[in-house]
Amino acid sequence: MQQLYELFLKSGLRPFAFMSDTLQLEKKMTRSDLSTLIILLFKGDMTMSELASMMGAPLSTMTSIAKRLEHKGYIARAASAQDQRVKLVTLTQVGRYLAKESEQIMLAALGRLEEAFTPEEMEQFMTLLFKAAKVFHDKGPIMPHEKKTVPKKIIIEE
Amino acid sequence: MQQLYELFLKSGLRPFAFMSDTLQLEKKMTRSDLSTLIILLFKGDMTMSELASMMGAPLSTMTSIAKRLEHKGYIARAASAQDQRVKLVTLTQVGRYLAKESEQIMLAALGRLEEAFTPEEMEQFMTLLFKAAKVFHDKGPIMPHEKKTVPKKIIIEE
DNA sequence: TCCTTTTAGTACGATTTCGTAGTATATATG
DNA sequence: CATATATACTACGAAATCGTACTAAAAGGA
Repeated sequence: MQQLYELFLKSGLRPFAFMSDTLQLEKKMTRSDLSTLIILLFKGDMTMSELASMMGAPLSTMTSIAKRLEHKGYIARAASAQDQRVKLVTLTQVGRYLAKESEQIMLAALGRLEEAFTPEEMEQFMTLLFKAAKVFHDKGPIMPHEKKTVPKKIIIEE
Repeated sequence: MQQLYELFLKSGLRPFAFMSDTLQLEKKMTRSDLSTLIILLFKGDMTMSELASMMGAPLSTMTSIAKRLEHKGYIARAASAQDQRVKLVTLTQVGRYLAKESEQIMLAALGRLEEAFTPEEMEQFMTLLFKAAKVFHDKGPIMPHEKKTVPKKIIIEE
């Protein structure tokens, strides 16, 4: 359990570092910029708010990122027809190409998992991971003194 | 598999957001500052380099963070006796108190998992998670075109 | 319709992060 | 033992992030 906590700490702070090493250095982009492109590739066109929420960043930060990317010609922004306030963000050709390049790296990362895990393990892992994600997502912000789990004694583990 | 990729994207960018909501807002700290305190609480005194590595941040960033925290009186830094170049970073009383407060939140987060999972699931999950972490950690930077897994068909292992 | 409120996004200044250059101590090499 | 190289960290300026104030379009309400 200590270990899980440590893993939490260690890998939680600046994830996606592995992508930086490979692609970011060549093309001079921040992780945020890159992530934005990848999200757009994966999810298709999105509004600024949707992007911000997906990135977990404030909208004002998203504005900065989008401005950079637009300036570099990786994305385009156009006001929605239905609602003039919302801006639809779209990948340009160049942007799409870059995103696909980066996607390779992410897929390679997932590929490693598939290589290391048996299919059964993989399935187990994904199931549990989603269950975990759901727990955190659904139950909202975490408060300091949530009631402690009733100690389960009988189990003879590890 | 798509789902895993999406989870990767969504939760990967700014983790620990759940802590911000609770503690950061009260005490006016960045996530980095808070993480640093928690790491020190968990691992004990550390050098600047060790901290930086644990945080996944460049040493220069670590210097900034440490300067802030020192100024606020949460940590103290002293040159090591053996090597005058290395600075040993230590939590002050106040720093330790803050870190412990935050630790409660992390533990509450883990508690949720224990609540949602059966003990068997928990054990499985941890095992797989560490295996996954190990894969990424041990094999170094990920290259775009790693050779695809040979489909493992026959193996019926563990 | 006119006015209020809400929603989507931008502007901007303050703070944080980060790459690079610099400093000082330790270690290696001749 | 002198000097070159490596290591641990800091300084500093440039870039990124973020909170708050602001603008403009949409939605509600009288």
